Amino acid sequence: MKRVLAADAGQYIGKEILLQGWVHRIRQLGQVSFLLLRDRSGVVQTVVETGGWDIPDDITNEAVIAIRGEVGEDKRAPGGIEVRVKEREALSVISPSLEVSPIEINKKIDLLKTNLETVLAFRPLSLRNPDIRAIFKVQAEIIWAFREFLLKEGFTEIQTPKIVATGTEGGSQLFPVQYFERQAYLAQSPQFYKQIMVGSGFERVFEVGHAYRAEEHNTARHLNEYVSLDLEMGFIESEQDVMRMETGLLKFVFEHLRSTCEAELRLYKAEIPSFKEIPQITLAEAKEILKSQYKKDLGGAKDLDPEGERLICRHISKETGEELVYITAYPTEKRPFYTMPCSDNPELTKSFDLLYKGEEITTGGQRIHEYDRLLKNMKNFGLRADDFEFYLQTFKQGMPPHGGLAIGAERITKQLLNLSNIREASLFPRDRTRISP
RNA sequence: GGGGCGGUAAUUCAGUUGAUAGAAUGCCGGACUGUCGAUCCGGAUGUCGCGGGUUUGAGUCCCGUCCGCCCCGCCA
Repeated sequence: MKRVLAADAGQYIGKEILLQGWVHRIRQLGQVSFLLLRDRSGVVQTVVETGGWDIPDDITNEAVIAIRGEVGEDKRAPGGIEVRVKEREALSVISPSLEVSPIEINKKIDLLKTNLETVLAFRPLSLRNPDIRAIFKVQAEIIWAFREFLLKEGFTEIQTPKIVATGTEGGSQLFPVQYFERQAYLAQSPQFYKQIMVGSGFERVFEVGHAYRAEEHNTARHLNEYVSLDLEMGFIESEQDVMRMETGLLKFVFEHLRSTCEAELRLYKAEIPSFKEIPQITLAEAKEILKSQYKKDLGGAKDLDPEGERLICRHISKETGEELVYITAYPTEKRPFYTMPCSDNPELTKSFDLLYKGEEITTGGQRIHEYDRLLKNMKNFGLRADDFEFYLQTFKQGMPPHGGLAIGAERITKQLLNLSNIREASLFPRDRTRISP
């Protein structure tokens, strides 16, 4: 008999079907017993009445079972559908000598009173909770839509090495790796490789891959290993082309979620932003707003602090109703050496950040494509050209004007679903103290 | 790197001036023919992080130690 998924049971009313899954919850009353069965599609109620099968001792929560029964309609059943049990078979029972799960797998998320620390310590079990798992359904759809949109825009997906000989940007600390007799590092960004691939003739490339930062941060928005949604594109006129691409990309991603993750979004009270254009302000303007509207003087700071990011988003939301805002024209000093300076002001760069509900989810910009200028800038930043010989090859041989960006996958998931900690948006987060599970 | 806080049942927590270790949820048993956070009745479960000290008596006070969490900076 072919297996039917819990969510599809309603299509088989009056017919006998085979269900397979985990025991989600058992409710035994005097003469009627309910067993909620969970599989990858959801939960369906199965029922046994007087004279039928009594639930045996070895059928406990989280046992894996197969149930054969007839699908019936009943207004009293959740969703109006239930399966009247004819036969069941235990595929995997749980020894009574084992401890019960520290995580309540069948609890709704708003009733689950468990610290994040415990949820993560028991990740293999907490991921069984459908509400917790919903986060990763949403994340998977975000990444699917990222791919789909870019493929349609003529991008090619690439995979670049995560074991590298040199750091790319400075600033961020690198994780050292012993690579046989040499010292290597985990890649903090695919930046150089993306640019090389633009120059290689692909023109437009993207990558979904891990990035590693050995910074000793320990916050609700940082991971030491995160999934970076990267893209890089050639033949642009300015960073505005990159921002236009991201605006189109995000529209597509959000619309995709609206149609594929309705239940998951409702669960987390997540509102899909709908926008025509994403407003833009320069960093200088943002600082001016903070000073005049919120009496927050950042002085000579080269970036917004987290509070500043929150306030700017609040301000933009009040003025325009938008939850997203591009911050542009960051100082040269604050950006990596490959960032294109503004033509009218070499102190500023053609780069941007994207803030979403008070937190940065993207950094991007136009890159320097002229060899001489890049070399000069490298020296200004105290970097040795010899260390980047493979990178510079590209620029010696004709490189189109280009730019790109990176979106933090866990960051955008967190912001969309209103999660309070980025670790919730990572299956197995790597942070300052956690390398297991 | 800087600052703050905590460790008591499987989980989330309470524990007063130092005097028999508590609640809720979960778990186990019983009752109930429609549950859906079921309800009702009963039950089991503790190295109070660890080590030392003060005291007739320490979860509580003192010293040491280990572990963890949160906030800030940095960034995606």
